[in-house]
Amino acid sequence: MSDAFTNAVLAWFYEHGRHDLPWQQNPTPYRVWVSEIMLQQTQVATVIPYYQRFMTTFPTVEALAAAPEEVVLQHWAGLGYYARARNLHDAAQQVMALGGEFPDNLADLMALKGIGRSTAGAILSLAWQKRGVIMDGNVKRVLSRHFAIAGDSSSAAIQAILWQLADSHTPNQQNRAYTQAMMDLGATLCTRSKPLCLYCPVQHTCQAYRLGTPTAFPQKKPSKSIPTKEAYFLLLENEKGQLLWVKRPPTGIWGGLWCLPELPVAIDLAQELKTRYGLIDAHIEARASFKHTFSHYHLWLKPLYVRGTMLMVNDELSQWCDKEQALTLGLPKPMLTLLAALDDT
DNA sequence: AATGCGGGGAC
DNA sequence: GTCCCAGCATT
Repeated sequence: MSDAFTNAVLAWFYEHGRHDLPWQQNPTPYRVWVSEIMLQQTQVATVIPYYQRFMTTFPTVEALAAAPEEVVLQHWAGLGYYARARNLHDAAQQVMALGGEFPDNLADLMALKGIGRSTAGAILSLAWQKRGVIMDGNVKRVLSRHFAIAGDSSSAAIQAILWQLADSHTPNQQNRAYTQAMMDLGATLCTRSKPLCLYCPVQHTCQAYRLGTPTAFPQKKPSKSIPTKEAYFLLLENEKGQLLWVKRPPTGIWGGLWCLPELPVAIDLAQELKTRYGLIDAHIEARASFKHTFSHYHLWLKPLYVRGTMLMVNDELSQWCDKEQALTLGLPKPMLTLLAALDDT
């Protein structure tokens, strides 16, 4: 392999790449795998504390597979994209069913839940030190700039071109170094804004640099505006001062997490509280609404402080908790804001 | 091809 | 406010 681009990227990496990230120490397939899942759509600095806690509690794939999903989700609380945690837990059990040994080929890795083409390539490369090809946000940005790839980078056609470019420049030797190098290049020099082209090892062949518009790539199609929704969230208090918490269904927003009961706004509130909770003598106070933004919609959360006599019985999907207990459930961020609304007048 | 799925960092 | 982050699953 005498690829000038590849050689320049590799030479730069040994001098200027990142070599001290937590998952780079003792890079077993398990440790690399957990890191890759956490790092999907999540920045390195955000992941590190979660990764440390997670690996302390679940040091092996056996430990992860044997843990209750509940506990796994608690360790993920606040990180977002909770399907990643459920898939990770499922996949750990898949691996145990394979005898506890991780697959070392692309197809079998991709058969594990939550592992797609890029994550499989990363594990092959970083953990197994085999030839693996990745296509994350960093690689997409570096390649689309260096080769001035025009067109919506999320479209199938452009993705195919980028994968082809990635594959053709990925070396057989020093593959792990190259994989890490491309991510480091994208994260530290070829950044989304204000790229540091003067320090770039492939500036002299970069077509976007030559055009004078490096940040014009990758191109994306204009984003459409996202909708706004609203919902009630119940601070439903019993005579002991405890709040009712419900476990959300596995799919959808905050899947599998404990949250306050959510009610649509387009209902007869008193009637709904009576039929759902057997609530009589209801006393309802609206607290200040606040907005939370997801990747695909805005949500106005409307807290309702509700007291009264409740006749309903608990099931496994609901429980009463005092504030201390609630904080141990592993709550998504907006639930913490809702709790604070309890203290308002 | 389009959509669902969090939360936060950088600007 | 906008954009994007070591993407993947589902439809």
